[in-house]
Amino acid sequence: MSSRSTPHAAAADAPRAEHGAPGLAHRVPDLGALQLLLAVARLGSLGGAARETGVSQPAASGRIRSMERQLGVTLLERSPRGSRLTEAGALVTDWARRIVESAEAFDAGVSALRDQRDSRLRVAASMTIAEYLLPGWLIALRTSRPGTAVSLRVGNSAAVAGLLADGQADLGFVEGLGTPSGLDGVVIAHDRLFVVAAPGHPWARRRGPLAPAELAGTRLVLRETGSGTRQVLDRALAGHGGLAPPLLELASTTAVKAAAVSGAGPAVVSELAVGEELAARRLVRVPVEGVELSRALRAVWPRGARPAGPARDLLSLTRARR
Amino acid sequence: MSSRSTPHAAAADAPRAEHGAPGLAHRVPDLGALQLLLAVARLGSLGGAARETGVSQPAASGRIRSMERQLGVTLLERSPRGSRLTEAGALVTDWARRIVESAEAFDAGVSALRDQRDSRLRVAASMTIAEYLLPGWLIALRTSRPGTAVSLRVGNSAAVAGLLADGQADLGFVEGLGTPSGLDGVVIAHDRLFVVAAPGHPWARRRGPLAPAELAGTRLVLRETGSGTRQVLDRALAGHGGLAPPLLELASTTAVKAAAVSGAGPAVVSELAVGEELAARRLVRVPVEGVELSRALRAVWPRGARPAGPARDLLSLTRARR
DNA sequence: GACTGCTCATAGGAGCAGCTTATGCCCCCA
DNA sequence: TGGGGGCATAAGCTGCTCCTATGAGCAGTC
Repeated sequence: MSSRSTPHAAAADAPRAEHGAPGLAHRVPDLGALQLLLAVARLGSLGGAARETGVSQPAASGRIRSMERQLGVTLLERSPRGSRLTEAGALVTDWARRIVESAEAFDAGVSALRDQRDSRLRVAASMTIAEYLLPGWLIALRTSRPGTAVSLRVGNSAAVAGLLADGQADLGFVEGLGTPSGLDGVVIAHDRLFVVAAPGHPWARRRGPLAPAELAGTRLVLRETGSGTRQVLDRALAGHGGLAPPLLELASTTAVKAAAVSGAGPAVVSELAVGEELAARRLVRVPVEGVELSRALRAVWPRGARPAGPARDLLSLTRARR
Repeated sequence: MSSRSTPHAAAADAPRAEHGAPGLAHRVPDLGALQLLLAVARLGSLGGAARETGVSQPAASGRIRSMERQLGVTLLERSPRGSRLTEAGALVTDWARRIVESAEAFDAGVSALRDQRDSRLRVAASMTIAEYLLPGWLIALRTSRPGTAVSLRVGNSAAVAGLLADGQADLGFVEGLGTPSGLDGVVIAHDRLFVVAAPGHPWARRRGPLAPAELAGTRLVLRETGSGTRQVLDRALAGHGGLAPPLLELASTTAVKAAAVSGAGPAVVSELAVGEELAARRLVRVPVEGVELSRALRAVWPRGARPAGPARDLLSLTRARR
């Protein structure tokens, strides 16, 4: 059994989860330890990091030490004049930074989800925008305008429009073909749809781009009818023979990606959703020529009610031209 | 003070860390809870997730409940027929997945760093490749060839070549202008260098690409002389007036990015390092025309010793053509 | 040459959090 | 009307991490 002495009828052969390792939490230090490591790396001393983190120096020392034991890697060169990262420690610290950044995005997002009332800025956004873009914006907003409490509601374009109309939201973000009626808005970005395939798929080895008719004629892994992705695809390929019946029709972007990665077939997903997979080469982008697979991401507000105050602050963060 | 009743002279006003929130670890559930949430989302029941995770059903129930209290968000719709994610819960789960994936990359990397001996595949890699690409490859390898123990050493090109020559490594990865002498290798990718600027910088609003002479004549935020980035840049701009003295010369890619984000000035960094920042619009890429800012990433091995077995497995993962 | 300041390490003691088992209630289906 | 799956509550135990207090090494200084 693991490190537990209490008798318990644990499943000795529990099936593997989607996310592999069963004892992941036992092999990855907790957030506090990782943050402490980042602080030590930045400040060059255990004691300094302890002060900044608000714990005692022995606590910091012990915590780093037990992290080294847990990982089986020496992270720090300690000396009477401070502590420096070892080469392996630098690498571990870089990997740790990723975890901490993900956690910050999580926290920023959840804070917005929680503060349903008495917040100075109430945002309504589509799922895609809320999932991939908003946490980053919120972190940026937190640094440029600390103390701005933001609340978040998610929904489709109609729901966002409704919240704005009812005065239950100050600023909305939608993806789609046009600005919902009754609202003003600006395009803040274009969400391109990428055709992606597993590295082993023939399309991953093509030299030239795909013709629209070829894409239309191939059975793909897609979201269900009615999803934003599906709408754009249907519309774009209508003049090229129409979209073939899907190979798989799945309920979430995550499931679509997973199917594509495991080789089920080519998929079409937002560029926002596959950055990581492309970088790690778990998926390969297949270029397509002669057809515009993208939709506008828009910030919207009630007609005439130009964003001011916190809403304007957030809006300006999102409008970095590309 | 926070939730601690023990008397202690904690720093009441500890300065803020690089990574914002002081109590981040208290606001973000631990990995086990996040994994449990992912399992519930996938399986549709608390008990099922408990079984898969290897804990008792009350433990799972209590853990999710306390996570809901901690976050201030209701994640699950519980019913006598199972549990489904609420809308907010789906969003939280997506954000949580990011954290878990980062943790898996961390774990995969650290495992390789730890298993210094008696591993079936000994890899030597440059810092950039080890940091950004290798964890993903290791995760892929773990799924396609479970049980392959990999060890990792990091170093510059010369060090990698030395380890391969000494028989202390089976496969190497280097970035640079050519294959080190005495080694065979293949190009597995091209690492493009991106010119990036904060969204507020004038370069972020340019409509046309930057001319090489303009880039060369501008003082940039860069790594120190001798770094790979710097070499490529020097070489590429040698014919365009030569690189201006740097605005800031920093010791790590992280520091360079941070300076650029905070508006110190434009920077030049590997595309691998700024994916996240570009996606979140914390940085904007500035196109450059007429100059090739890229270097090859190569897999290398001792001349004549073609990779076989685990080395060949890993190599094939990395060679997905682009 | 001892003093002061910084660093990190060790020792002993206390509180919080999570786990376990045992049990109860609710709903659906045969 | 039982059986089974689902979720919740109660009571007890274990272990982790924190705290304070103190020791020891190295530098620069008076």
